[in-house]
Amino acid sequence: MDERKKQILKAIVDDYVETAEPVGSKSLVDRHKLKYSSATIRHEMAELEEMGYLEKPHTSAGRMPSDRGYRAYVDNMLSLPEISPQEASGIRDFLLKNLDEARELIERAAEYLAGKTNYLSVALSPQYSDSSLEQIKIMMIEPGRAIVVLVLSAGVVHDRLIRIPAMIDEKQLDSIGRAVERCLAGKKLDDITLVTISSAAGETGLPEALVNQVLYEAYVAIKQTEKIEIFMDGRHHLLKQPEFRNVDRANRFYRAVHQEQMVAGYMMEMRQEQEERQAEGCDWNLDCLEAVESGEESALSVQRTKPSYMVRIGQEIALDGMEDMSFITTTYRIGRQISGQIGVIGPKRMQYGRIISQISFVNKALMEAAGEHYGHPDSNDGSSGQKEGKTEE
Amino acid sequence: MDERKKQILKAIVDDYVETAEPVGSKSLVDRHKLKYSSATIRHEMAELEEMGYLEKPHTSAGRMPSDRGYRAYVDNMLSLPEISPQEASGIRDFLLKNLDEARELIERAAEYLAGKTNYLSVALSPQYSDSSLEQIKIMMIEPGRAIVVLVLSAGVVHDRLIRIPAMIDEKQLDSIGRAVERCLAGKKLDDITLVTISSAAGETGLPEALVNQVLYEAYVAIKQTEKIEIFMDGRHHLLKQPEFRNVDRANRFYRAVHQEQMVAGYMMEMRQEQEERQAEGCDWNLDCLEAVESGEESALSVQRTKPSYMVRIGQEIALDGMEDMSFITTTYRIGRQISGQIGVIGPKRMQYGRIISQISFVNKALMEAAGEHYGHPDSNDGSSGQKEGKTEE
DNA sequence: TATTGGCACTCGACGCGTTCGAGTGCTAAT
DNA sequence: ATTAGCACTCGAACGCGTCGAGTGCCAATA
Repeated sequence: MDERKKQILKAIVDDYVETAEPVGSKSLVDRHKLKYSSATIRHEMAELEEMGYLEKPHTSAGRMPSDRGYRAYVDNMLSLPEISPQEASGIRDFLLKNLDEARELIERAAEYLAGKTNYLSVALSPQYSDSSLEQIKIMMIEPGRAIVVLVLSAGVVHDRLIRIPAMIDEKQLDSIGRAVERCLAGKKLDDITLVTISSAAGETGLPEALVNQVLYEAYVAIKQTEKIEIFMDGRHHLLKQPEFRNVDRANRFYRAVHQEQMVAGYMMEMRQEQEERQAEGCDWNLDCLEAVESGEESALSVQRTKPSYMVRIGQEIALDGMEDMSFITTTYRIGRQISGQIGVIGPKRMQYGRIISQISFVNKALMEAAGEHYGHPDSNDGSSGQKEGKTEE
Repeated sequence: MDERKKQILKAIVDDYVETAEPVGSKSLVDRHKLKYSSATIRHEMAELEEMGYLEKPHTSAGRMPSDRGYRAYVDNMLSLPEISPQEASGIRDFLLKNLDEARELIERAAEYLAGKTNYLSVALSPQYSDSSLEQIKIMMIEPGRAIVVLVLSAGVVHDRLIRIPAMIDEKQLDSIGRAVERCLAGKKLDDITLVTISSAAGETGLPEALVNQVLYEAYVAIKQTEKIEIFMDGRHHLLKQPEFRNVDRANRFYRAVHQEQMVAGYMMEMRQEQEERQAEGCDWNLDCLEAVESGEESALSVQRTKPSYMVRIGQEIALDGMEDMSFITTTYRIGRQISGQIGVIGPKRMQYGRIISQISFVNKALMEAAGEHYGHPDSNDGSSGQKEGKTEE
């Protein structure tokens, strides 16, 4: 594709994104002060259409980008605007003010993103499978009930109520707890199985029948920790989009979005793929992001992992009802072992540059905020930085 | 209003709810096999309109109910269908299967309700201000961090991470914890203030400066317990409603719904008003509900408080953007001191009878489920029944 | 050879008038 | 008090002509 075609395609995408109307050769020449006549442009547009980058809704209409057109735009002609100071200001406060738990931090990041982009934002709670278990305490609440408190490697705390045999007393419970801790401490959550944990039974000197129920409950508590939650915000923004003037479309889409587990699963797939792609090294994304990074010479230089993003356009999204949307995600990292996904769903006809900048920016702010609020200022590699938080289910 | 007018109004509401089209005299006579001619009906309709129960979109169109018409319908001519067994089946499983926390129980009840009604369901998490604090434990996680575990009267457990001065050791923390418990045990959450709690400081024999931070954090933890969460489900269903064929309306509405705190606040107001009305005894609702109750001779007879409901129609709803909707809520109770709200938002043109039945049914199932899963089978008054659960913020 | 002006053609949007039908209100007869 | 009958109203649906922004193609041009 020669330079002029690129220019034209970019112009068409930009116009179409703005107006939501098929763009014609004449108006294109006018608006962009192109130094060719509309006839030439028409010629080029016909070729671009033949190549699959453009589509016509009907014979005598202007052109609009196809999925492939958007893809080319995003891959090759994207410019990422910097976040203006007034846009950027306030996010720190927004994220950190009266903050209680890690969970809420993510929730707020999603909320902020939705507000700034006017699209639907989606975030996944952190994935802890790579974290290791540092402490586990089981404490009696009253006969028959206890609470399990888990401390993970980065200082994250989770807990969960469990039922235990009523005849177990505080001392016994304590010894079971210590046995479990000896047996599991330092292990990665992923590697903990029912088999691993039941090897603690022998150490207690208590009747197996008693111990086993507690062990099982403790096991469940540990596994609950790995459950991933999904947060969404800004669903209502999309109704303003002209593509949803057609209510049936909106309907289809919102039904799809309502399948939160599907969406979450898909985001994890995207992450997977992004990581694979990065591993292969063929990652043009990095270049783009470099630009953003250098825009603000930030305190985040400690973070080794570069933020990067992934874009899925239209049919590329393997979720029913999302054919007319685009889905942009990125991975946030808190310390070394904790990470999750955050992203935006909007119409295909999206301001890709602006949105990607926003996502990268929020992502960065999120990581900074996590470090700032929960971290130790003197330990910068992240893995020993503290991160407070709990979730439970 | 004479009997015939009532009959006609009811017929009009029923027809309009079904078809969403203004209903005319002729079709009304046909569909309901009325023994008067259309001219007579026309006469009556004109009068009903004059009385404010009906409206015409334009001169030569049929009539549709006004807010006042719906109100009369709901107040005087409502019939509450029984829940059919196949509709009812599965709710127990749905609510209880793999249930972890109280919070999730409410969430599921809302989900179920949304699914069955095809409208938007809303639920508030339980309000604990009336509960009293039974136990409070503060336990060290690591230097500088601890976890506060609160056990409320009905056996509900909440917890929260706090920061403490790093020099406090496990023993000291323990003694602070016990002092706080001595000082607060048995008090209603509502009655606990910073003043009450700081009276514990003297008992510990530790430097005030050290103790005070812990006390403050414990106080915050207690207050967090009273925060009310809101759950919604089924937003997407409403898009199917013909009233939302107009996207701008949908837009306005969804923006309103997005103000979750507003909605939650409004639900609490409604509850307030309902309680006042019940106290006055002038409660026609009870009669209606009696019918539903007797429909299923249920295990819930232990519950002394009768379920009842509250309906707000159109303009009656004091929330911007909800003028075309109706809002039905009811109060669920778990034991004596714990209660919250659950309800449905749908178009004014709503199957009131069916929806109210559904809400009452779900409410009952919710209370049963709470009793069954968390309660002691042998203590039925609820207040001593156990209720497991935690939330944290 | 790449570019351009010119021209015929296409098609949706818009405005306008007509028809159709389901509704109304009013009146006179039962 | 009820009803049949009649004139009237108004939105929905339809057909039709016009307008304009778009197209493709072709012959002329730099």
